[in-house]
Amino acid sequence: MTQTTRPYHHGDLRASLVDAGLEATRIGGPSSLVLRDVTRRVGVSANAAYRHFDDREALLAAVAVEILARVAKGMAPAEPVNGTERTRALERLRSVGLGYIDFARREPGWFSVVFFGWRTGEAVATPPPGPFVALTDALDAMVAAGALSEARRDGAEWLCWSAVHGFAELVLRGPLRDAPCDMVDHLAARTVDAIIAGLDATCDHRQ
Amino acid sequence: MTQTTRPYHHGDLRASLVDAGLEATRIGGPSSLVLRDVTRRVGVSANAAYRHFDDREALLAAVAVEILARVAKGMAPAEPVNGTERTRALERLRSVGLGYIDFARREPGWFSVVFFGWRTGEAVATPPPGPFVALTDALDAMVAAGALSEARRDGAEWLCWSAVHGFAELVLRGPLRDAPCDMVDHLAARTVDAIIAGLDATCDHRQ
DNA sequence: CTCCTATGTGTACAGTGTGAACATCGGTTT
DNA sequence: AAACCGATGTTCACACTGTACACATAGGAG
Repeated sequence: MTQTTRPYHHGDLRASLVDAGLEATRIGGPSSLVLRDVTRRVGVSANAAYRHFDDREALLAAVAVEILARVAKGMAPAEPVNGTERTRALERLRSVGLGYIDFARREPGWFSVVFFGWRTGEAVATPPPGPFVALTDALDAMVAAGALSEARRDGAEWLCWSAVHGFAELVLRGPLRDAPCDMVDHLAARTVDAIIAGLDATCDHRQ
Repeated sequence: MTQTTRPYHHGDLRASLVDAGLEATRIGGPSSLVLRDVTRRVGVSANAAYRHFDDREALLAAVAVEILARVAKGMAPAEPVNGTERTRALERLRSVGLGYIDFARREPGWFSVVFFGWRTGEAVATPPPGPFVALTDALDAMVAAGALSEARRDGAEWLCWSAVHGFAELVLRGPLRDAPCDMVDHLAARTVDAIIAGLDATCDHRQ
């Protein structure tokens, strides 16, 4: 339902560009977002994108936002209600971490876009809202369930995030790139379990 | 600190190119290695590099190798001998992890080059030898000291590596990019402590 | 001295992001 | 109704990039 003597003004170009950007980056990641290609897919001239985005980077950022929205939408449910509150909180935190790794493995291109797609410049260093709030909520639930002390709660997001993100990076671009799938599954579970268990580590070092 | 400006006409170009590549990538990372610029610095024509490297990627890989050599050279000593064998092994593992993070923060460009400088996919998935053997050795020492069980030793490299690498990535390109330095210091220590403590986590999950 | 091979040069081409001037349209103002 | 104007899309242009190709040069082997 597109070309009947293409009208000079495309309907809603901005959204179409973001869509094309999603398609383009799905496999190749951020570097696969090339302006001339995206505009060509949409059927518009190369510079048309500049009416809606300052930069190639700006388009990339918009694509990242869209990806985050989809991720957040697709990771709501599947929380089993059996078990004590403590084990439920623990399982919830576990599934957040595994979900992060799963997403990275299932959509490597989009994962990369989300992580360093957002602009380094003036833009806030706000972390991706979707997964991040899921993590903080899960950690709060841990505290509420008595599975994590208040003292150890502070900053725990970063420890968890470091572990799962690093694992994802090792699998996507690092030395675990060609590791067999079951091995990766197993290591992912161990990584998540290890960092969760380590949250309670005594940390007196502090020089 | 090798040469300044010597007869380029017939020096060994390969080494000079790698040197220039080191200089170029030190700040900007892999994307700052641009062939025409590197060759210009050395004082040869743009295509001269193709007599020594197949690709831009090949030169980048050579630069990565050189960086690794330097890193490995600069991280030998500083192992205190006091304390029980167990605490010594623990402290050693700790310092390997903190060293990794320190290197990432001190030389962000080189860090990036090393990690995904070895791009090709056909190339061996051999992990960077320098830091990697330091890690495996430290873990072996943990087992020898009785601070880590044999069962948990297997694959422990990946858990440790995930945590420190992920943390480095969060600090370099992620949401911790603009975090104050002391906060990063503190979180780094906690991350390393947490993953080490978590190595002993019971991991019965395995679906 | 001649010739061969390794190394460096020049030219050229397809692509890239992006700036500036021009074209076209829908809605607002007369 | 016609005239206008700002938002949107096009065209042309430029400075870059990596890299393929044909040529030049030099240093050693015969």
